[in-house]
Amino acid sequence: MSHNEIGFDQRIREQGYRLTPQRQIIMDALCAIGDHASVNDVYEQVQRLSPAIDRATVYRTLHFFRELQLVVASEIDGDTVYEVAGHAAHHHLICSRCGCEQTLGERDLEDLRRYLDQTYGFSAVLEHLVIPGLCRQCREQQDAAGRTVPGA
Amino acid sequence: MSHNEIGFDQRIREQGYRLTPQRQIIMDALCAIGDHASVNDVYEQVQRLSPAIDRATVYRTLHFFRELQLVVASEIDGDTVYEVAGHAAHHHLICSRCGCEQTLGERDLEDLRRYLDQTYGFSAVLEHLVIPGLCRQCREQQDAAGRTVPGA
DNA sequence: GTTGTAGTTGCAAATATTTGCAACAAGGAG
DNA sequence: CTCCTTGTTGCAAATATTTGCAACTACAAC
Repeated sequence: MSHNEIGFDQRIREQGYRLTPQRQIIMDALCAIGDHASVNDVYEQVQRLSPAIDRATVYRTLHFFRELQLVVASEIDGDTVYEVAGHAAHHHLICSRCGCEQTLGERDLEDLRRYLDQTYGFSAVLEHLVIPGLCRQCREQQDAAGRTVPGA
Repeated sequence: MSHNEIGFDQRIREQGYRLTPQRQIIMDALCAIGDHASVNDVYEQVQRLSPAIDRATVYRTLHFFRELQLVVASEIDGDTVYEVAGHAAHHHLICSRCGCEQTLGERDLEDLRRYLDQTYGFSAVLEHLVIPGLCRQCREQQDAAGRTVPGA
């Protein structure tokens, strides 16, 4: 269980919260899904193991995990997705045109972090940024289209 | 009306959509609020002028504006806020501890944009980034607390 | 192992957001 | 100015998300 490695159990108890079966199951579900998971993805996965768990509990638990920074949440194209934190922090470039996704490492934003620190004294927490834009391919296609229709 | 300056009317018609009183009123409301507005802020402002406009219309219109890039939406602390685009693109540093907010200009992210372009061929659209972290003040306080309680 | 306290959960009711659809109306054509 | 076509709207019903609360249970203390 990948989440045990990062001391998920402890971090909950350390703060005076409780480790419940529901929380374990929901964390398992997140790990099983591995990648970006919607609330519904999580709920469905959870249902397989324990059909008694309510949707409300999934929502509450996800918020709870987020608060404890055990998971990160992001908006991708208007939908909220969750992902286990502790996996090395990473970021995404998402193409607004074709929807393709590229993953960035922590290092790619190191300069920005340093800049914000030096300039504003702000200690940025860059956990899981989602940056929209155009991928190389789509950009080329768009440029090409521009050339074909040179009007205006 | 600030939004006429940027040709809000035209940009809607250009794409084959229609300029309706509802859309004008909702855009007015956004301008009147000026800063980050929640769906509910907009709805309330709209109600004053035109009580017949339905909540559903506000939701739909906001999504519509977003699609046309007439407004930008962001998540701040779990809530979605809208803002008229065209105001120069800008970004926010938000302190997770005290909630204070600092505004960045476009230039602050120019390096990042260039980096993503050169390294990944990705043309980032950095319209309205929200970066969480700790502001200078809160960071100092936290550091101070750390010194006072040096245990473990 | 038993007990007590306080964090948690399931359920159901409240809110928030989206969607289907028939009536309506913006704006081009005649 | 009138008539169409088709995008839009209001309404109500469907979904999604949050919240109040009584019952439940993790886990620390004994």
